[in-house]
Amino acid sequence: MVSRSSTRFLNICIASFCKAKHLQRAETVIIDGVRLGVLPDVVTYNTLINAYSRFVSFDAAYSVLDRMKEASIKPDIITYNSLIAGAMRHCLLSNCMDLFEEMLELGIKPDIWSYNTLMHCFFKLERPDDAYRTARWMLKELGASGLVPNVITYTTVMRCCFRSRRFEQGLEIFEEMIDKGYTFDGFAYCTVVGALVKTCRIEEASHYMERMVNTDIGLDMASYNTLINLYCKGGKLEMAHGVLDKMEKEGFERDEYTNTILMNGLCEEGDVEGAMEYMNVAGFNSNLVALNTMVDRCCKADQIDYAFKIFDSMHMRDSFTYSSLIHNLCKVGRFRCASKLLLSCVRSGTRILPSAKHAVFDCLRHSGHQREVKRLKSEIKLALSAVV
DNA sequence: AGTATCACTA
Repeated sequence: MVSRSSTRFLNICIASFCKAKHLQRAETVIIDGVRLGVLPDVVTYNTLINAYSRFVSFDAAYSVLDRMKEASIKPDIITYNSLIAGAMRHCLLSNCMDLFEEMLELGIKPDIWSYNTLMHCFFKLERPDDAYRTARWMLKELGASGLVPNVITYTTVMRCCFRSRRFEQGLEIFEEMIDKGYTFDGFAYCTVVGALVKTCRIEEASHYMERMVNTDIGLDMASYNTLINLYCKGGKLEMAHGVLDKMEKEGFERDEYTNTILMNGLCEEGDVEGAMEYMNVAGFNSNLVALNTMVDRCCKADQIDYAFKIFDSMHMRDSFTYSSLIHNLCKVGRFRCASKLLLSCVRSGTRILPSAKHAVFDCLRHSGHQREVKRLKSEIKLALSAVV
């Protein structure tokens, strides 16, 4: 009894160190605990798995599973749900699937959290149509196991619909969520508005935003950012600033989303320099999305050299970074530069957007370099096999 | 004491 309550205390310590990203301290506490006869349990390890997958790597998280085995502690459903979410965070879809299989083999029955997590993995990592089909299949599967889809399941399926451009169906799900009382917070509304704004359906988006504002759901940070983005994209920068003021009066501080949205708004108005200055002054110039935006906007403002300067300075790059540069290089006919960049993207293990790849091929073909296309394709193939 | 959904880039 004494040791059980000590373990509970240990877990509280571990959880707070993990929350503060002090993983080393958490490990020290475990060692000290063991010395005093306080043994970690499955909760301790689950906490570690989450922290390692969030702040370190999937491998670090997965290695906790080995430590559990050594300590003869059986992983539970939360262990596997956490590992699957961790694999998704690091874009490792096949690991997600393997873990799901492993869980079944161990006789651990997936719960609604497992399905929601797996569905989200597919949403994030697969092509929109595949993600949508998988989500539909999972709905059937979980129903067959007697599980009931919850608000998170609905939100995820709805996102799959929007992403695969099934707008009507997505909106139907939203109305169903209203009926079920699943719109007690801003999640569903922001999902709908975000998807509509992204596809330039500003009018429709405004309608749903209005519906949200007319409920008594308090606006949270994400809702404010959604609203500000709606105004920016609709070309109403003053309105956006009005909301910003209101938000700040209510005690919310603008975050990196807000800043990127505002910066985009400036670009949209044609003030790329102002956007650049805002980024530097507001101090979010290490934000990947903001930098990607600037790379793209500089290119479009005929400042490709400046875009390259930003590109070179970036500590992290993703498919957006490469794809927008490649697209813009193709547009101005710099096909050699574009294909070089395409290769370095593939070699860095970054997934290239198909549209960027095809832009390079088309660009080469149109400038009469048919042979180069063939060569580039085989080099990509080679690079891909080397990465995997 | 430990797990899953919203907002910014193309």
